[in-house]
Amino acid sequence: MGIRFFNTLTRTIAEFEPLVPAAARIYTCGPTVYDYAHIGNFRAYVFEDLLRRYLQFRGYRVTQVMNLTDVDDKTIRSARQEGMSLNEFTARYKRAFFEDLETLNIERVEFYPAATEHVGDMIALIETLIRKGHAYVSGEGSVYFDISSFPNYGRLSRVDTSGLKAGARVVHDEYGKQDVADFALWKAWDEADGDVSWESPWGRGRPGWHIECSAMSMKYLGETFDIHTGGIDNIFPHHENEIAQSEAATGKPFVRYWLHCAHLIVEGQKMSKSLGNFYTLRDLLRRGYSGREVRFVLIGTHYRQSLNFTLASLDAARNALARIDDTRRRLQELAYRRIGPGADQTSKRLVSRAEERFVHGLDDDLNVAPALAALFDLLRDVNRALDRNAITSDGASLLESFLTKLDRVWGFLEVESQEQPDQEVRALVQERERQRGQKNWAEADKIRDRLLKMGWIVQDTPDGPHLRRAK
RNA sequence: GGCGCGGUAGCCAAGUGGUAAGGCACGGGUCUGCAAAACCCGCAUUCACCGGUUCGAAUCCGGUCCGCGCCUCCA
Repeated sequence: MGIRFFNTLTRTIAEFEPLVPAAARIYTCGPTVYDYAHIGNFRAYVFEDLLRRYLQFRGYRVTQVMNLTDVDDKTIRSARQEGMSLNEFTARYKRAFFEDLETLNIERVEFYPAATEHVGDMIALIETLIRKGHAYVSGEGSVYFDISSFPNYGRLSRVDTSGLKAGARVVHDEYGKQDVADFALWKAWDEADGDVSWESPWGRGRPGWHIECSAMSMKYLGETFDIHTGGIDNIFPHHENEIAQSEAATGKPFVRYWLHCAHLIVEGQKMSKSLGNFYTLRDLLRRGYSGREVRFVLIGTHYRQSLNFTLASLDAARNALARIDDTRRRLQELAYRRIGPGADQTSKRLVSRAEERFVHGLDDDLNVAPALAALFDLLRDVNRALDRNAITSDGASLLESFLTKLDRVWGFLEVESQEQPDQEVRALVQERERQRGQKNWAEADKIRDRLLKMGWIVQDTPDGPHLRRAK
C-alpha cells in the first residue's frame, strides 16, 4: 500500500493515485500579502511543506504552485493608507513572507505566481465563462458567476446554497447579482480602488479573488491536477467557487484530492488581536524562540486536528530538539574517527526498523505521531547502544546519514551550528581543567558557574570537557 | 439553524473491537569529584458522563454534558 489521504471531496481516506505515475501536481493557496503572516498561516504552510517533502521522499516528482494574492480589498486599502503604490506595498510583504519561509525551513515550491501578473489569464478565463453561459455582466461592469448554471455547486462543502440569504456581510456594491450566492469574477472599478485597475472587455476594474486560483492553477498545472490544499476555512466559499469556475470553463474535473488543514488556536482560544494572543513568526523570534522550534511545534500535530499552540509547547520543543542534537553530535564524533570495520548489525537493524515505522506512519494520511515516536525510540536505542560501545564508526555514519535522510522530510533534525567559544571562554575551560587535575573542585566549580553566567554549559565527558550554548 | 471537528496522565499527543505509542515535566536510581548529558525504573486498572451491543470497547450503537471551527473573500 502506498500513501493515503483524507479527501475533503469524498470525506474518506483513499490511496493517492496521481494522474501521471510518480508525479504529483499540487496547488496551494498562498498568502494575501498585506501584512506579516501569523503562525496560524504558517501552520498551513508547514503542513503543505510536509506534504511536499514526504511525496518527494516517496519518490514523487512534485510540481507545486503557491499563489501570492497581491490585489484585493485589504492590499488596496492598506497600500493607500500607507500612501504607497500597490506594488511597492505588497513587495514589502512578499519579501517578508519569503524570509519567514526560510526561517521555518520551508522548501521553495516551483512557482509563486502573483495575481497581478496574471490578470490577462483571468480575463481570458472569464470570457470563456461568459461565452459558455456561466457568467453574466452586471450594469456597472462587474462580472458574476451564475451559480444556477453549475448543478454541482456545493458538492465539496456540502453547503446547500438555496438557504443562503442576503446578509450584512454581502457587500453593498454587489447589487448587480442575480442571486446572492453568485460571486464576483470581475469587479468594476470604484472609488476605493484608487489607481488600481486593469482594462477589460467590461471596462476598468480588477479581478475577483477566486478567479486567480483557477487561472493560475490551470496555467501551471493543467486543467486537471492532483492535489489542492488550503486551510479548512477555504472550503467554503473559496474552493467551492474555484471548482465551479474551473469545471464550468473546461468541462473537466478540476482537482482529484482536496486536503484541508485545521486551524490553530492559542492557549485554548481562537487567536485574535483583541485577546492579545496573536503571534506572527517575528513575534516569537523576538521572544527568543527559533524557527526550528516553531516548526517542530507546528508539524507535531496531525494536520486535520486543531493545534493548540502555547509558549510552553515551544519550551518543550527546545528540550526535545536538544536531545536530538546531543545524540547527533555523539554519532558525528564517532563517525568522524573512521575506524571501520563496516557498520554493525545493531545500527543496520535500528535504521531499517525506524524507516519502516516512519513510512508506515506518514503513509497513513501524514500521521506524524507514530513517525515521531519512531524517531524518539530510535534516539533512545542509539544512545543505549552508544553507551555500551555497540556501534562502530561506520555504524555511526550509517545512522547519521539516515537521520539526514529523514530530515529531508522533517526539516528540524539539522543540528544548529554551534557558536564558537571565544578566547576568554576557552581559556577559562583550560584553567578549569587544570584545577580539576589538581582536584581543586571548589575552584573548578566556581569557573563552571562563571561560564554558565557567560552562557556556556560545560559537560565533562571521558573525552574531555564539552561546551554547549545555554539558552 | 446548516455543515464539521474534538473531549485519552500535570501539559502536548497516538491508538478506531483484543486489553493504553511517543514528547515535555516530575520522582527514584546507574554513571560522575560534584554536576550536565545519557541510560534504567516509576508515572492513566483507565480513555468527559450514562446506558447498550459483544467472550471482550478508549475504540461500535443510543443518549447527556462540555469545548472549538466554518456558514460570502480569514490558513
